[in-house]
Amino acid sequence: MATVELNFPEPYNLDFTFGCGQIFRFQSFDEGKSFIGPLSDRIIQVRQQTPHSLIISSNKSKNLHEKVEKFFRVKDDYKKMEQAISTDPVMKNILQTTRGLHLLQQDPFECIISFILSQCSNIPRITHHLNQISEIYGEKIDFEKRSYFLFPSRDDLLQVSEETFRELKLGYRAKYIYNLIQDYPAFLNSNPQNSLEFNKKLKKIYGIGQKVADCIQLFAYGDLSWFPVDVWMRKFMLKHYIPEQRISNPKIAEFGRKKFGSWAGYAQEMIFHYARCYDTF
DNA sequence: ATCCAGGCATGCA
DNA sequence: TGCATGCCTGGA
Repeated sequence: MATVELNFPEPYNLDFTFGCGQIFRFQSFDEGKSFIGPLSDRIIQVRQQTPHSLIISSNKSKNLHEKVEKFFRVKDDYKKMEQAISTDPVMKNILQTTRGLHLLQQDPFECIISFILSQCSNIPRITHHLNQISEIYGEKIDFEKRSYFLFPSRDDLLQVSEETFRELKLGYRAKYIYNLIQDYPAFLNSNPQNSLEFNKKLKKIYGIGQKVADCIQLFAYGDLSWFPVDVWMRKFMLKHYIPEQRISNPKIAEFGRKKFGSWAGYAQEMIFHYARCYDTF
């Protein structure tokens, strides 16, 4: 059992961070004051200590500080980000409403699978699918009086057939997952050097299109310049920023990337959370 | 009971 | 390059 304290100059909101749809397998305790879930090779618990600090504990102490610093993106200059994307009254209002929402940098393998599963689905169902895969093929960890399951590695899933994935009710996504595990591209194990090239390579993977590629690059590889556009984002952007109602989603994504630049990912996640939970369409 | 999702691949203009 | 259609499953 090990513990790490993380301090932020800006306020941190755990509920927004874990509830905004970027991550699926963390469970909420004490009315959102604490969350427990997997971080690659271990289970962590995160608790809000003060508005500006988190306490993280884990069943595994090795490299814990390093791991959680990366996961919680403590090096992001939040104030600078707020200034950069606070470009108009609409965004100023969103920044205020979602203040304390932070991006996370997730384990790539679980994150890639998560967003392939996300197509034509919803958060409870995605969570259910991921938990099923973890419970069957992942390592069980007893932590804080309960059992949790790590997400299996690629090796753990190498023998699983497409048919077996279908039996888990992944539907047509089963063939995408199966294909990815059988033929796992080496570039996924490295960090993106060229942002656009990396995005192109992601989209070449069977079952990964623009939206899923953008989510993966943003949430798993920490490339904050991406602006994933789904139906929620589309509705919001058409309502507040873009008069042309026939514009394609990739064009809206391009618009967001230009407008918000290197902090587009934060803008996207804040808009997304706001659109789902606060906007009246 | 149909219908259609937080998307993608495919086929056709 | 752009648009229509089918895809698994399951909730409305």
